[in-house]
Formats: sequence, structure tokens, C-alpha cells
Amino acid sequence: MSASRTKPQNRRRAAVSIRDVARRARVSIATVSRAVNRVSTVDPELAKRVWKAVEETGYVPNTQARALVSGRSRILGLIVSEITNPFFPELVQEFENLAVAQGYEVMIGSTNYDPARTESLVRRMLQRNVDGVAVMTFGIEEELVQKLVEREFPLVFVDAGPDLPNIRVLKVNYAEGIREAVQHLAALGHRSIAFIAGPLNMRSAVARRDAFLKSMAELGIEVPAEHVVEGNHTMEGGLEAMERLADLAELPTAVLCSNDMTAIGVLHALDRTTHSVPKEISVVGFDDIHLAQFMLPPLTTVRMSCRDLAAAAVEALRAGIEPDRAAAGQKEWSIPTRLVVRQSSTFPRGTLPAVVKQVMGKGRGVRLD
Amino acid sequence: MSASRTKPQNRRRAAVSIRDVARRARVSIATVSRAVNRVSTVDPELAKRVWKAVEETGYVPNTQARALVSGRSRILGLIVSEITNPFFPELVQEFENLAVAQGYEVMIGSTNYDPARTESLVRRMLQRNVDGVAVMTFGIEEELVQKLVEREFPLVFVDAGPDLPNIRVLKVNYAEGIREAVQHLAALGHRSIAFIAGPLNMRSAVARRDAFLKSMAELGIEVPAEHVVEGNHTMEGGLEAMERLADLAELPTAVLCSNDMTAIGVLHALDRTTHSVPKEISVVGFDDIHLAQFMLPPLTTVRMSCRDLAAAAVEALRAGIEPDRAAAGQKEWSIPTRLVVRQSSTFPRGTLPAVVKQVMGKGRGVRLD
DNA sequence: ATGAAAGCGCTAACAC
DNA sequence: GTGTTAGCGCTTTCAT
Repeated sequence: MSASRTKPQNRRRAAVSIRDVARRARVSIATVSRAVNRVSTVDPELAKRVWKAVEETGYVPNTQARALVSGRSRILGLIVSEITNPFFPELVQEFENLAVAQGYEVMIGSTNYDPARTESLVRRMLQRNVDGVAVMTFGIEEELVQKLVEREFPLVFVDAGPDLPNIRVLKVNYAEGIREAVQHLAALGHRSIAFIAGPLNMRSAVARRDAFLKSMAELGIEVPAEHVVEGNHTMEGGLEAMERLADLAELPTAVLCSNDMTAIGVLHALDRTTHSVPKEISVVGFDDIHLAQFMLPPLTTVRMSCRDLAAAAVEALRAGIEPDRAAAGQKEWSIPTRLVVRQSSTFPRGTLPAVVKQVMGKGRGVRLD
Repeated sequence: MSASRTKPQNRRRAAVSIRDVARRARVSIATVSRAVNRVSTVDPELAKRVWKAVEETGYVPNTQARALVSGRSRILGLIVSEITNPFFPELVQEFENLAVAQGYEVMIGSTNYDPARTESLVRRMLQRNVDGVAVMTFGIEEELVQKLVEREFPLVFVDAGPDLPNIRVLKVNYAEGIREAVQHLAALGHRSIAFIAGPLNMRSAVARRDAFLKSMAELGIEVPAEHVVEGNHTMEGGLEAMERLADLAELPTAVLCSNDMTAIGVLHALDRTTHSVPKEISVVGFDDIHLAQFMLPPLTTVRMSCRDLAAAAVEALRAGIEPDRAAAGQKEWSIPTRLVVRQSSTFPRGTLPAVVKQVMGKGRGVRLD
């Protein structure tokens, strides 16, 4: 039942090889290969015999051998910052679904913001000969991916990357969603809006903060320096940042956060100090992770769809890998963002117009799904 | 700079091969192989030359070729139910760390409780020739992994699996943690304790429920049938289950949940109906995901350490893969669970002893970290 | 349209 | 101790 010329050292049952199928179908291994790969020139009669034999033997082509001879592994690398931030699993999931549907496997790795770890990760990806790598760290680890760049692997970055032939970039339109959020708050009457940024050594954190400042400036609302504090995109960071904000002479009436985890930390901090959200202070997040709608109260947030992101990443990667693909020449993909209003934002404290009080039953704001 | 006898079709820069290194170090490819693989019999002088050449050329061994010839891919498969339940990313992370540290790569896949998806996943793992697979779905997908069993892949299951030579099992000791939780509640004075189970077609969900019933029986506390409701291990499920519980003539004074996501849903449901936790009702979870300590209030829960789980899984897998490993004969690994008391559990409503009121400042209970 | 044969990059006998 | 060589399972010329 298995290739006879070898001695299967390992105690695992030897896999059926292309030779076993060829023998059984009474054709050459070349024909089996062609039939299995659906080459159109194969005689239908023989093809049928081959498929029958495949069926009977349970033959599964060996990917390693395929990769070895073709030089392409059909593996896409996906590098994220940390898999424990809920945004990333959602992204990973989408990415994987799309990749698998298109015949690719995914090799995932998280950097945990650790250069040594990243180094080892890149090395492993090189070693496994991935066909391309999507670097979705929202970070600044470009120099760490130097090796991939050198080897001219097709690469996809978020927000920005070196301008090289094999590199494609996903441009997230932070401005539009954040402007929407600021305008939403301003329209409700907020003038004292604080911003909790992400770690400012991250390009995307800076972009989000700048989008906030720009949107505020557009409306002619001044932002005191102490209203922009640096967090680190974790719950802990949000909690701490909010505590700093709460120490100010006057508590802002609204807080916009650079991501949802930060916002969750903020909600926690406010609960600890018995400030009610949104009555006393409005909180708005960014990302729209699944969890956001389950917060207490459900979180108003700017959605950056990880489906959009994943789809663009896979598409951009394939553009780099398969030279005669339609999008092969495209170097940039644009990712939209938009506000999702839930219950963590409302009028500034003490300003709820009497009319509104009457009109509002329980739920105001646009509910999601 | 690259093997000359081939025509690199693909536009990616051809990788340095073992032959390039051999030529540069003026040794045979066998010596390069031996040096790189740290075979002890290599002349130190030659080894030095080899490493120098490796350095200079940036040589990275091609894993595909290695795998092809050795029959071992050094990839461990990891199958989880759904990567969007926060417990799993934590598990994946730990598993990956451990695997990589031990020289293995990880191929992750989620079943999403979808047989077709699982089928494709297993097929892909077969195709990539993983060295072994850990099936950490806490589910009942055994028949779906039939193919892996047939091919005699080393396999690791959680809780239970077929008794075959290549199969190892991680036995989670649900009873101990759940008993602790029940006793904790009972000690506080609770007698009306409800349980929200997971999907009862899952072995582990049944095990948790049974552990609850047994622990209650041990204390002689009766559990009315309507106090055991079936959830589905999601927030949505917890929310819904709690609503059903709230419809009962008398609200239980405590609810124990089959996992943390359920408990989070429960907290949400109780907030909606303005029931205060833990004052009016205590809530206890299971898993101790990272998020649990950030709930409002921080969740009392039974910890099943995913680090323990991951470590046991990797170890058990290696036991199956590497025949002359110490643990090669071991078929079962035991995973402990234990209660972590936080703020979502306290005395039953209306029973807070006056003395305690005084003693208790703000935080009672054991704080974690 | 089909088969024979040459490798893909590497490891592991086996010979020296 | 080192080199030579035979494959691992597959794809892809190149003849036929």
C-alpha cells in the first residue's frame, strides 16, 4: 500500500505517495500529477482512473515536496503585535479564512513588541519560505523586517512602508472615522474632549492622535495639552491614563480613546471612581472589537473593519506574489473607518436639554445590529 | 551567489543553498549539513569555516527540503474551536511560545464548530504533514479527526479521546476548582445557586455541570432543575440564559457559569435589569481569561491555566513524536483548576452580617497579582 | 496526450 | 572525520 523502495523509519504510517496512485491507475506519475493539478490536456478517461485511485488510496499530495520543486510554499506570513489584544484574533481569523479560501496556508506570529522575538519570527518565516508577509503590527518594526525586504519577499505594511517594488501598503483612513467621532461629540455639545493616545512610537497611534487634533481644530475647539495623554493600547494603560485625566482640575466631558482596549480600561477607571458613563462623561473607542458592544454601557466606537483589512492584505499579498494578477501593479489599498454610535456617549453632563429628556425613552443613538 | 545549475523562475531573489555555503567554505555539502546540525564529530576547524560561510552568505536551511528528506516537518498542529473566544488566543500564544522554544512551528486552525471547516483543516494538516496535532476544542469532534487517527498521527485530546497508542489525553480536573467555587459560595451563605452550562453536546461542558451538581450534592444543597440552564459559552448565550433565570419566581442568589464569556454575558444581563453584582447576586466564571479581572466588578472565577494546558499539550505531543523521550510512555496529563476570588461574589443579598459590614472596607476577597 | 527523467535542497547511509 | 551518493515526493521539461 505504500512506496516499496523506502524504509519508513518513523513509526507513523507512511503516507500514500504519487507512485502508489500511478501504479494503481496504471499510468505514469506525471499523469497523476497533471490530473491532480487539473491540467486540461489530460485524457478524460485516464483522469477518471487517476481520481478513482486517489479516492481509493486516500492520496493527499505532499505539500513539502510541491513547495520544494515549485519554489512556492503557498504560505502567507502574518505578523501581528500581540495575539492577546482581541482585535488581532479577529483579524487573524478573517485573514485565515480568506487565505485558505484562496488556497494559501497562514503562518501567524506575534512580536509582543520584542525585537528578539520578532527577529526569530522573521527568521522562521524565511526558513519556511513563505510566499509573502503581511506585517499588521501598526508599529514601527520596519527595520526588523529588513531581512524580508532584502530577500525581496512580497510584503504588506499597514499605514506606511518603504517605497520598494515588492512592498504594498494598506492606508487606513483614520481621519474620516475620527472626524465623525469628534463631530458626533461636538454636535452633542461637548467642548472639553480629552484624547488617550496609543504608544506614540507607533505610527498609527500618532496618526490617530493627529486626526483627533485636526478634527478638533477644524471645529475651532481648543485642546489643552493636558487633555492629550499617552496610553499604550491596553486596558491597564487606559485605566491609568484615565486616572491621570481624573486628577485634572476639571474632568473633561468626553474621552476619545486610541483603541477599544484603552476605552475599556477607561470605563473601568470611571467605575472605580463612581463616575457614571455616559451621564457624567462620554467615552468613545476605536477599532470596534466584538467585545465593544458588550461593554457596560455598550461602547460608541470608530470601526476599523478587520474584514476590510484582512481582505486588502490578502489581495495585496497576492498582487505581489502572482505577477499576472489584475491588481499586480497596485501599490496602495485604502481602508475606511466610520463611527458606530452606541450607549457610551451622550450630552455633556448638566446640559441635557429638557425637551430631549422627554423624547428619549431608554435607548438613544443608533444601535448596531 | 546562488546555485548555478538552476534557472530561478520566480522573481524573488533565489535563496542561498547548502551548495553555495559548501563551495565558499571549501567543504562538501555533507559537512555543511553536519556542522549546521551540530553533529559533534565535525572538525572544529572546518565547522568554523562553515559557520563563517553561513554568516557571510546569510544561509538559512530550507525547511521544506529538510522535512521532505527527514519525514518530519517540525510543525505541530493546534486545533481550537474558535479563535475569537479570548480563552483561545491566550492558549494559542502559550502553545506557540513553548513550541517555538522547542524547535517546532505551529499550524493553528479553528473549527468554528463547522464540520466542513474542520474537515478542510484536518486535510490541510495532513497535507502539510504536521508531526502531531493537539485537538483543544473541548468538544466532540473526534469522528472528524478520524483521518488523523487512521494515519496514526500523534494526537492530544482534552478530557477524553480514543484509547489508542498514538493518542494522549489531557485530563482537566474540573471537579477541584468547581468544588472550591461551590464551597466558597456556600461558605458565604448561598443556598440558591444556579448554574449556566455550556453546550451540552460538549464533553467538557457536561463535565463542568456534573462537577457542579456533585459539589452541591456533597453539601446537601438541593438544585432545582430550573436552576441549571444551558448556555453556549458565548456572551450572548450567557445574557440569554441569565434572562431565563431572571424570569423565575425567585432570583437565585448566585450564578456559577461554565466559562468566563458566559459570566460576562450574565453581568451584562444583570446590569440591564439593574441588578447589582455582587450585592444582589454573586457571579462566578470559569477559565480566568485575562479579561476577567477587568470586568465590572472583577470576576471571581475558576482558573484553568492555559499555560498548564499548553505545556502539557506540547509535552504530550513530543512524547508521541519523539519515541525516546522520557515521557514517551505517558498517556495522561492532569491539569489542575482552582478558584480565584475577586469582587463578583459576596454574601447573599440581605444577609450581610453587621460585623462584616464594619470590617470590610472596600476590597474583600483575595486579590490577584 | 503521455511517459521518462532531471532535479528542488537537504539528510543519512556508506565508503574512504 | 569527510566526501560521495541515493533518494524524500513532486513538477516540469523533453521526447515520443
